[in-house]
Amino acid sequence: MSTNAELERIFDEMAKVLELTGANPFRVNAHARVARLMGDLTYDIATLADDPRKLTAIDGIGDGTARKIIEFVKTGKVAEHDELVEKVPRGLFQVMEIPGLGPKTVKLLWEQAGVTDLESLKKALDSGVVEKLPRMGAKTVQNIRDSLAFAAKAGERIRLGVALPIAEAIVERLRAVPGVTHIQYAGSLRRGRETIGDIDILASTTDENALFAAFTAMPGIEKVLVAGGTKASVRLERGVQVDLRILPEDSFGAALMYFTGSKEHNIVLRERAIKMGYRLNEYGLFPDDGDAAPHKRGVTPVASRTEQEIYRKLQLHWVPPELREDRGELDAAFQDKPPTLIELPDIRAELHAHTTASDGRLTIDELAAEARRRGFHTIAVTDHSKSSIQANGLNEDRLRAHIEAIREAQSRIKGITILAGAEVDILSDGRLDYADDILALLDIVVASPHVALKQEPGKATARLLAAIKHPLVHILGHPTGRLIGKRDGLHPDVNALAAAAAEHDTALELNANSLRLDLRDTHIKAAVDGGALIAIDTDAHCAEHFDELRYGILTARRGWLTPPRCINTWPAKKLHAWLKKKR
DNA sequence: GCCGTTTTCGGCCCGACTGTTTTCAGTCG
Ligand SMILES: Nc1nc2c(ncn2[C@H]2C[C@H](O)[C@@H](COP(=O)(O)OP(=O)(O)OP(=O)(O)O)O2)c(=O)[nH]1
Ligand SMILES: [Mg+2]
Ligand SMILES: [Mg+2]
Ligand SMILES: [Zn+2]
Repeated sequence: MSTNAELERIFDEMAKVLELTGANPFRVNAHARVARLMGDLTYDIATLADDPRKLTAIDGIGDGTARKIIEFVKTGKVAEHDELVEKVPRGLFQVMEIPGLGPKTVKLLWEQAGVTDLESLKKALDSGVVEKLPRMGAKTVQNIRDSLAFAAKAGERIRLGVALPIAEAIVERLRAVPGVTHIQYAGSLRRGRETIGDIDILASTTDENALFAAFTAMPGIEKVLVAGGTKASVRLERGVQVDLRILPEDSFGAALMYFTGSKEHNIVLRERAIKMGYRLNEYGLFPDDGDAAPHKRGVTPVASRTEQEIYRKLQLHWVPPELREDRGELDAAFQDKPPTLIELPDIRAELHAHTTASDGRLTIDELAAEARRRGFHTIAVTDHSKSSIQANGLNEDRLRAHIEAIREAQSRIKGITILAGAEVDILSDGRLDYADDILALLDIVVASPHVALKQEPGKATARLLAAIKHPLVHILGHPTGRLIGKRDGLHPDVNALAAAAAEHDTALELNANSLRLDLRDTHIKAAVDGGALIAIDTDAHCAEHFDELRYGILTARRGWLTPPRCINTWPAKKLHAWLKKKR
């Protein structure tokens, strides 16, 4: 495991133990924030450990954390972490995952009912000791029982590509309910995160009862979890939670801001509001009169209808939802000159696609027709190379014939440029799967790792750098090789890859397939900052795969990508000239 | 534990829902 990943785990565990032992919540949060930070880094934190000032320059890292990071880099452990984890049975971490059980209740169960893990919790519930505890009653016990059965699935996140179609179907269904004036999905889905914890839907309506009734009566609902005056939550049979929040139409902008989040972005905005003499909540931006819940006291908001108005009153530019992560979007980095982020219609070319020659389902003709139908000026045929045996990769003879077939197809098909290319394997030592004389025959070369995806970070970086520096390679395909929720993939130093890619004019791929999204959002940001070009490709193996482009665009926007830095947005002439430079 | 164009100490977002409570703690979004 990498230093960053180890430190992420260490600080996460410290946060959990502190929470369970009743520490100051802000101290708990500070640790959780460090853990999140470590997970987001695109370089090895150890490279900063020679000087504490380099560490404390990072927002959220103070003297104490800097000391712990340096200690870890030197000794491989953090003494305070070791002491803390001794204090609490590890099984309690799982108990904490149960919906409805927070630190206070778990502490109580542990200290007064001897609960140390899920097993002992079950026993304590059965024996009746839990019900005798303070603030515990029959209903609470039954709720814990229900949630316990669901404990394993509670923390799971679903892929964007799975969640988005479900959300769109629910929104369309509820839009038809009489009285509904506004309805849209919000939360991590609107922000385009690669995985989604639940589906959040915001609506305004003239008939709340009708909407709640329709919501809780949808087919496929396993359980209604919450049902109040302004919000309801259900769990679908497939384990996904859906939250519906209803707010007045007058408040829709404030409501959308609140429900889109992220939580961290919301908190920074609310702190800013306080400093400016306001109070921000989901009903609007109010003048601060020192009391809570201004919306209930008839206070008139200074802004509430649209997101734009609220950001403006806070003296901020409107922030695209994908950027609302407290990753600099409220700082000068964004606010001084808001970049125009890439959009779906900007994409004019698909530069990574497979045909029946390897493991695709479309012929060359069908692939070209599909790309043309989508309005692209260029499609690259990039079938697998010889080492990818399971994918029916092409040996040199088959590749030569394939190139001929592509040229022949181009002679018949008008309205789109068909490039003869390959997705060549990057072997574990960084060499490519075809010799240079073969690669030189191709209009475009995508080089991708497919095997040895558990290599240690140093080796992985060297391997990918070799491909980036190869004079015949145009694009580094799905650089980490991860499959979301299934395979971790490589952990290269992405900052180093970006620097080399910029120097050698090689594009880094953002593979848009929702299982991959590789490079991921934080990597794209690092690549953009490092001056590298990005290629957004669907890696299409069939016609439907072209539809995954939207997930690539969302991820690209989360990485602050602008059209000029994405080669798929370029006009044909510019793109083709760029490809020819390496021939 | 972190942080600072009014601060190096004293804040740190704000509201809805539930169950158990007779006035609100705990959890969640
Ligand atoms: N102000 C504030 N807003 C919050 C808080 N927690 C959640 N929200 C808002 C912002 C979130 O994006 C939105 C939906 O909450 P979720 O728990 O579903 O989070 P989100 O969708 O961002 O991520 P997820 O993928 O569901 O884990 O509600 C909070 O503690 N304070
Ligand atoms: Mg959510
Ligand atoms: Mg939610
Ligand atoms: Zn491919």
